[in-house]
Amino acid sequence: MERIKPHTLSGFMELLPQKQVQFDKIMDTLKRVYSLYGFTALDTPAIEASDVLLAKGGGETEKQIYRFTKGDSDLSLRFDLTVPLAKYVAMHYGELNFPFRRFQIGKVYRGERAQRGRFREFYQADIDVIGDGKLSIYNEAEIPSIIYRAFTQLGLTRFVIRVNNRKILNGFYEIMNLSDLSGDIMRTVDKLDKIGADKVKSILTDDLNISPEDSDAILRFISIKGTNSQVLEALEEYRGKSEVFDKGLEELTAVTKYLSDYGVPESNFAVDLTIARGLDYYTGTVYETTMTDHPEIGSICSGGRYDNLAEYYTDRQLPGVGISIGLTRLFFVLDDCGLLSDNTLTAPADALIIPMTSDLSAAVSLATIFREKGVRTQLYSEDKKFKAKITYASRQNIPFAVFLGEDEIKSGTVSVKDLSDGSQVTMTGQQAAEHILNVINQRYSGAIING
RNA sequence: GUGGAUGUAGCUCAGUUGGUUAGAGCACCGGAUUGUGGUUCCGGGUGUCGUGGGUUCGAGUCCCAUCUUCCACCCCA
Repeated sequence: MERIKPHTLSGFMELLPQKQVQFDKIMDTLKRVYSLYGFTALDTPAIEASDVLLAKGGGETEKQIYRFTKGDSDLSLRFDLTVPLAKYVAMHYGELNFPFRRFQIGKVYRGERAQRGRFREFYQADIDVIGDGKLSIYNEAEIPSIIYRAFTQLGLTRFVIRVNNRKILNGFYEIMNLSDLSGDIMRTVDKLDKIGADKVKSILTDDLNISPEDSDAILRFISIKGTNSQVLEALEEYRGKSEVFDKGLEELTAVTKYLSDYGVPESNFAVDLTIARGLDYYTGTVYETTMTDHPEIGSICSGGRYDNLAEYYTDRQLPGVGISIGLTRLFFVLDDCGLLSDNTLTAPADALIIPMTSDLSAAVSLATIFREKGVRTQLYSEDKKFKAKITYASRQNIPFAVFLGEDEIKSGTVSVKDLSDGSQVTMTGQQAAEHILNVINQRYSGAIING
């Protein structure tokens, strides 16, 4: 028989069991934190009708979408979770309560060239609040505060949630009479950190035909640096020239203030005027989160405020604010940097019962006792040599091996071996379960990320 | 979509101006050791050299095509 060489497509992440456990732990933590803020889970199909998904039409997303036909149906894989959310909210408007708070963790697909930290299939972990007609500015501070809490809960410390407001940028370009070019300019200045001020200026003047004076003014504007209050202070200079700008400045000031109220320290959030990107539906506050020590990987979490989420599906004005963690990328970076803690919580079980008699009934009963007590238990029922059995536990970091041979059965006990130090004690099955739980609870309670 | 690399054992890779039977480390399997692993010792190569053509007496090595993967750009989580 001719065999096909097994392979996984480029840009699709596939994990070994131990890594998958770590990944799932991160996902569980996010779900827990999102729930803590009163968000409910939502799931939508991975495949949607192309006309629904591409309602907006044009642009990069259309080029990057996986689109195919099945019979007469024109179908597409979702490329984010926000568009499906818009469809969902428009469709179920009458049955939902607003503000509608939902989180969604799911895979999305983008048919682009894969590269370091860029995947074609990846998880996004979204939270959004959708209002009916109106939505308070508080939400724009609460959302990043949730991200702060989630990352902190995971054990991550070296990250910065960078905040800006599109109205400030749009207002500024309006003042400069460059509104037509605002999109191009934003994309260019966004690269400031990466390519430097000189290159940015040459793109502005040469490619976008902006006068050197205006280019300098743009660079001066986006280079405003300092503490959050210093940046806001500096922005006051521009006040009074554009209504849009003034509105943006008020919003950014409010968000900055409320973020502090929500307990996010300044070390983890920063007003940054170069942040502009994200999908084009953002209209106000925008966020982008990077890891302090690994800016080259790009954003691991971004989002913002949109005034009219579902305009392609309904006449109703549905403003919202949301943010999305690029879970696959986050995990990739953490793993790449060795920041995932490697404790034995990643083991598939707390205990491996190793029977040493051919009749397994005593071992099966013991496994049942363990599981009823809450010990994650595996029973090694294969007929292998002793060495193979204990190696099986050792390889998977299962912390305890529990031996059950003729001696133990005769005396109604089990022998519990702690594989981390080789120590071994003999006790009853009930005692063993409690012993294992105690040790595990005190030994392995750390965060999943060291960083 | 654009540009640059890559492909040899499960993994990381070596393989000379083309030369006889394709190698190393790790991993894996068996044994020393049928009730004690992660350290030791002994033994074992598990391979369509990505694929298809071509040049040659002879190709892992040179040429062409093709596929794959990776890196960067565009754009983005």
